[in-house]
Amino acid sequence: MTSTQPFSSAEATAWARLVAVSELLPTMLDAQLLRDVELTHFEYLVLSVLAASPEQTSRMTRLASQTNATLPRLSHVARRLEQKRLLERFPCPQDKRATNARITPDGLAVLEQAAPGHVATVRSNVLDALDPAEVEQLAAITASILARLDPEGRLSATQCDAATTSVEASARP
Amino acid sequence: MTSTQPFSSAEATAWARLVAVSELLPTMLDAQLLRDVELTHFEYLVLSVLAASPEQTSRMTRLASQTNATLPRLSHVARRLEQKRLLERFPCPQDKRATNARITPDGLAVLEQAAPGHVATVRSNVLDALDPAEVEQLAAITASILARLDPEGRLSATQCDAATTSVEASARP
DNA sequence: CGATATTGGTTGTCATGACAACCAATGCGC
DNA sequence: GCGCATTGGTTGTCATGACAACCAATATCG
Repeated sequence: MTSTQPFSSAEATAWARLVAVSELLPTMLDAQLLRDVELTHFEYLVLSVLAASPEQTSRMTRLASQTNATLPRLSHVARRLEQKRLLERFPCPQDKRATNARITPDGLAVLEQAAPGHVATVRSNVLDALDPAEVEQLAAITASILARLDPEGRLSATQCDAATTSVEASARP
Repeated sequence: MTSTQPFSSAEATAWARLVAVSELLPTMLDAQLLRDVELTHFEYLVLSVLAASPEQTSRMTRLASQTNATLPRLSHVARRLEQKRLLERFPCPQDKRATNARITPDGLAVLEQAAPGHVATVRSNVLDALDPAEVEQLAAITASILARLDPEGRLSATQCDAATTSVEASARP
């Protein structure tokens, strides 16, 4: 009987606010990135993951998994990024079915260009609102939630490194 | 110089995980609600807010603000919900420009029907992963973030009550 | 009052994502 | 090695959201 019981007051508050945050976060990220470098947050994420991959290269399937995208979605986005010369695709020598995606120097340059504004936006809208203890708590809480939402850790591990590394890498040329 | 500085390790972890959560949460919510009652999470939210409004009625503009929607978006969604007889629109007597939206008995019934599965999903995917202290921390952290992302409190206040009230109301007929 | 600006909503057009169908290459059973 | 299932990707079609243009009603100001 407890599992479908209405939420307690504290639970309802936390849940409603978490939903509000996940509603507003993408809007904020897309707005800043579209304004600064004409990239959606998802496109930025794809490039970030690639930048942090060995050889700046990844298979389409793996890339889709790391970015929580379906393969068709990634395929469309890759085509657009390829037209912008930010990314290139080439067949995998080992498995002729597979396609490798690699970020181009232009793509890396755009990431560098985007980094300062992106970091500033994240700071002013999110991180600066929290004290160090809360940052730790947030990391722990989101880790627990991800263990449920993403048991295989497709996003958590790799994407975490990716976002971090790309930002740091682009901030240090 | 600190404001565009790369994130610290703790910050990067917390941020990346938060992004991952907001990427996965909508997917989870949409999947459950579409499966159970053929409603997107946004449509569910609209109905929830209405159910918690006085007279089960709200002006389109106010409803859009409460659900973080643009007016055109809400207009389209309201038309779909109206076709399903879950919602009805009628001109506001006081201001002939304005349109009021009201949830129908059918709409309330769907909310009731959806509640158990929705609550169970939220519990098993999110709340059950946290101990009571973490729930409190999450509420506090998201409150701080919302103060930045949504300074006017358009979502936080009302939506919070709405989601809670509608679930509790439908769970107690 | 009458012209103009503003507010409240709706309806276009266009970009983007989901889902299904499809093709190519590989693996596997016998 | 040949037939079939599976994997890896791409390309359709369709639903949904953003943005702009538009119309109706109200408020404002001379």
